[in-house]
Amino acid sequence: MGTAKYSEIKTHILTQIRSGQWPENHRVPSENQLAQEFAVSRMTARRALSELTDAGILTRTQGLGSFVASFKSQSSLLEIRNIADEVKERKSNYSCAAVVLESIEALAPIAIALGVEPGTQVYHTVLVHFENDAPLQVEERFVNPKLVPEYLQQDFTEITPHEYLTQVAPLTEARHTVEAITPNAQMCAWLNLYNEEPCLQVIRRTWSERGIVSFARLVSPGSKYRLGGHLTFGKRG
Amino acid sequence: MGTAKYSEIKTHILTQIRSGQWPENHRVPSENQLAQEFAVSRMTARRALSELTDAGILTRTQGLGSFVASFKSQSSLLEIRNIADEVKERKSNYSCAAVVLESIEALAPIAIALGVEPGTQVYHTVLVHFENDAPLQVEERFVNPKLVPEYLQQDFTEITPHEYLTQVAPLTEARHTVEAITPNAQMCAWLNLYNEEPCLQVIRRTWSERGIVSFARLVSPGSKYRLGGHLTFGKRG
DNA sequence: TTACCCAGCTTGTATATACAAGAATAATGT
DNA sequence: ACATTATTCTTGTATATACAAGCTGGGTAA
Repeated sequence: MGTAKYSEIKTHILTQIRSGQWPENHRVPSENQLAQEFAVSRMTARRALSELTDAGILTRTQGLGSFVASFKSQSSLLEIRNIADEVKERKSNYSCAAVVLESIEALAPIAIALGVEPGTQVYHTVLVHFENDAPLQVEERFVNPKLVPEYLQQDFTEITPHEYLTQVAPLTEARHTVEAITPNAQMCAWLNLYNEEPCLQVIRRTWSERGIVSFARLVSPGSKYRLGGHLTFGKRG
Repeated sequence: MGTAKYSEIKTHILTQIRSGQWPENHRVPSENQLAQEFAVSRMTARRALSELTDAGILTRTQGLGSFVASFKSQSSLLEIRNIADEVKERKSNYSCAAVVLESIEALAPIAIALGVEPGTQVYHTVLVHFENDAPLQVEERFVNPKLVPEYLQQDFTEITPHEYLTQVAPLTEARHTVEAITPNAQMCAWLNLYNEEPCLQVIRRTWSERGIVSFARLVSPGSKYRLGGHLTFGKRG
């Protein structure tokens, strides 16, 4: 925690964003406004905004102003992109089916992963994502109802759970692991797999300001899906 | 390519690093030196150094100076860490065996991946990484001999291929894909797998200033290995 | 009404200056 | 010889100023 002035301005802005007070595309005070508000020079206020922009948290355009960056671009930092976007990018036909929408008692492993008491009610959804009517990924998700009470009421054919969750409870932290698994019978049925084919499984936990939001499990057939990554040295964006 | 002064200083520094002239931990001219050399103010030179530092390319310490960051920290950006380090971090016993060290004629798919003519000689190595004497990962790698002529002479029980390659030909770009596969017989033998177990496969191509350096294939049993990722929102380092 | 220009906001670049703080070396005193 | 101090170089923070460039909205002229 820097006691430097520019650093305090940064944490102030971050606090507003993380608490949800400043949503996506919300306008951030201008350099001059911040300079007045915090009684610093414009260059100092500018530094705070610039560093947040470099970190991908704000977007600024000359002549217009500074705005909170969309979390969509943030999620690309997760290296695990929105599957709906990926499919649409390939110009394929995307569709989605919700096969489970329920509230259940959390068993021990789920309760631990969500940081709640075992036996508490948690939301449980299973979605199947299709590319050209062929199942591409199963998304099983457990959500903490205290943080996102209206989760089950959403229409997930319109908005993906990840999109909805980042809007309602801006994420501050995410952990994910990738592994290769053998799918069980239920999973094979959902994915239309007849012979046991290795699957790629991504497990992701996301935190918001108020706690663990959700615990997700994304399973895709190894023959149909792969994660991609790209890095250029010394360039950003 | 910005024509801005600070941007030109940045590209100048990046050019030195990418060409290999300024290796790891090499000292970068100080703010005042750069200011003189490029006939700009110290603040402008400072901006170039600061932005490169934020991007993880330089490290600076007050009172000491600015230095080229180690590529080890860069490779963490790849989200795929050095397996030797991972094992050692778990306080396990790490060992490595080279089962193939040869120069072969590149077949079409390999030649294309390496950007050379089919039929050219390319280096081919297969290493097996062990954790507590149990095979953890097979690393198959094809290397362009024109860029790294002394590749086969290295002792890969001492230095990993990735470490050696980044030293000899600093990487400017990397692409990798992750997928779940069923290992073939040869792979099962190397990994000591009796029943066909799903494996996690990472394919990575790395570029340097002068072209495609290597094409690597990292295969691990799904039950023993997983990739991990971590993201905090609004913090760096 | 429509098209145009301009004033006023925004961010972007660049400079000169000042002082603080960390790290290494040189000079000094015991 | 050793420990301490002082100097000097480095990066870090902060300010005031200037001009450039992009966007918006309002006013003016056709």
